[in-house]
Amino acid sequence: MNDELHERIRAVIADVPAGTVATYGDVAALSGAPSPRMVGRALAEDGHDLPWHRILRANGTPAPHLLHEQLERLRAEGVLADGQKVDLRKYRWRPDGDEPSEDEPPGLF
DNA sequence: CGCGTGACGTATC
DNA sequence: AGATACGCCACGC
Repeated sequence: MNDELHERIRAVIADVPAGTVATYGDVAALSGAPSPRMVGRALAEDGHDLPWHRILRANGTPAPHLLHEQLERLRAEGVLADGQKVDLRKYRWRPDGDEPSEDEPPGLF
């Protein structure tokens, strides 16, 4: 049943901690969705109970009709957005990856 | 059963 | 910045 897939997608989204964001592609990969678009559809149809505002696009921009709403919610959680884009490399959710041993060394780049 | 369309995408040109 | 190609699923005809 596809319901299981929906449940899995929702589970992954529900597993995203506050102050963190994830992309549709990430959720799709983690949930096993065949395509990131299914994630968006799953949310549009059944994401009313989920922190959908933590799900952004690959470039860090949320959906157009929810852009403002989403940014407001994210801001409330500590995720600041620059006009419309969010720093994915900074707020991107990492599955249990508390490993500050890489990524951005201070002063570099 | 096939086809067209929509849906909160992504990557590439 | 825009347009295009690809992908998967649900719905209506």
